[in-house]
Amino acid sequence: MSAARLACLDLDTFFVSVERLLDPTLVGVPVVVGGRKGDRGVVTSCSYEVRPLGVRSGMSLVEAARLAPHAVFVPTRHDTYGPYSARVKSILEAWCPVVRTASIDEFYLDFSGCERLYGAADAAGGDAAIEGAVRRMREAVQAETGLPSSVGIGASRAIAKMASGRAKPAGVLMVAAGAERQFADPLPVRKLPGIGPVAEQVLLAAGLPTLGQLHEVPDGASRIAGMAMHYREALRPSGPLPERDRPAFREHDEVAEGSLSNERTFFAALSRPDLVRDALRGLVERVTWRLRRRGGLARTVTLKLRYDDFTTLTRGRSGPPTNAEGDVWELAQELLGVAWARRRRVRLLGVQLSNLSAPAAVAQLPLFPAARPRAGVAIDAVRDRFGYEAIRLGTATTDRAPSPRLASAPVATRG
DNA sequence: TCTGGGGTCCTAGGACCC
DNA sequence: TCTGGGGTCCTAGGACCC
Repeated sequence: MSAARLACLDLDTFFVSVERLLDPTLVGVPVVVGGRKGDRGVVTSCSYEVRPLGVRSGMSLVEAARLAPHAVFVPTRHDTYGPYSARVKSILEAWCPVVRTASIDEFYLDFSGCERLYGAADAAGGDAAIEGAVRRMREAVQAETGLPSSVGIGASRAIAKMASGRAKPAGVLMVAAGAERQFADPLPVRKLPGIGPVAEQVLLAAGLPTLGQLHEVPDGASRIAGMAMHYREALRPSGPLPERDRPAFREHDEVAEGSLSNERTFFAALSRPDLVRDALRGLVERVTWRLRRRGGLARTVTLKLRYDDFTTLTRGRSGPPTNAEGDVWELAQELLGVAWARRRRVRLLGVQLSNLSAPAAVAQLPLFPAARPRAGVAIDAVRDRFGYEAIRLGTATTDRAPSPRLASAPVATRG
């Protein structure tokens, strides 16, 4: 029998917690992170004070302001939170030999083999030893960073994840090996990782609102049978955690896998071709800079286009591996020509780079920085030190909510 | 007074090759 | 002048997660 040795640590209302560290006047008051009142956008994090009112992450700011008019609304500062997350990870690594970043506010830990380290005289005492260690670890994170978190412990990743949700706020919950069904069967199907809004609707329509009811679904090839199998799999002990982290903090790594993308929703949908081109140019500039920073090459460029009516399409093309802005720009322009039905107003533009590889693997091909203009090298260097926004190029116009101070400057400015 | 931005993974059809 | 089967790559779309 496999014991409950996987833990999932989830930082409680992470963005709100960091904003409160930076601005203590936010402590104890209802907070919504995502933007100012009236901005186009969604809630990325909200404090516990506004949850009873129905505010949830993902909902539009307009809706959130209607539900919680008294809350303080603050913009999301994406560049701000990463270092706090990295600090948490380094603390966790002092407690557990295997720590994986799942997202900016979520980590998986494997305590297998740590029972004696944490004082268990024999295997039977292992559960209590691990649970005690996890409680002390959670408190250490809070004491050293000021960030509250919750931890679930189980034999599978899915159980640990669901348990961390049940442990909130600032708690620890262990689901002992063998007690998985007792814990999970009564939960709504939506609580199972992998069941999203679409699958939930399918299950509700079939009269299956809770996970336990999935045990009654006969095997087969149907969609619902697939979900039932997914649940049974989630109840079984997980193997070792995957080797690699999720991309949350891969910015400086030599690792080149997965994909990179940047996209922008415009405050007012664009119809003028020159503005669409300028916006695309800005996205190409940003995403290729990130790629070079990561030290990778991309073979595939995909353009994403969303029209005013929210219909969305993607058009991609593959070529030789590159990280040069000019190459990607050429492809992106071609794709725009293919994809964009002129006269339709563009709500969102995105550029994704995928089929990534490390430069070493294609050493015979043109590499940066030799293949790039010297000015580009200098710009990269400044941005590497001070951040992307440290330099604004003339063509990469911004289109934020009207705000005089955000007007794009043709000259370099410190962000 | 709708619906952000960054990702991962899966599926399905067609091209192409043997 | 009718028509196999398997494998892999490319592309487009969609579900899902935070």
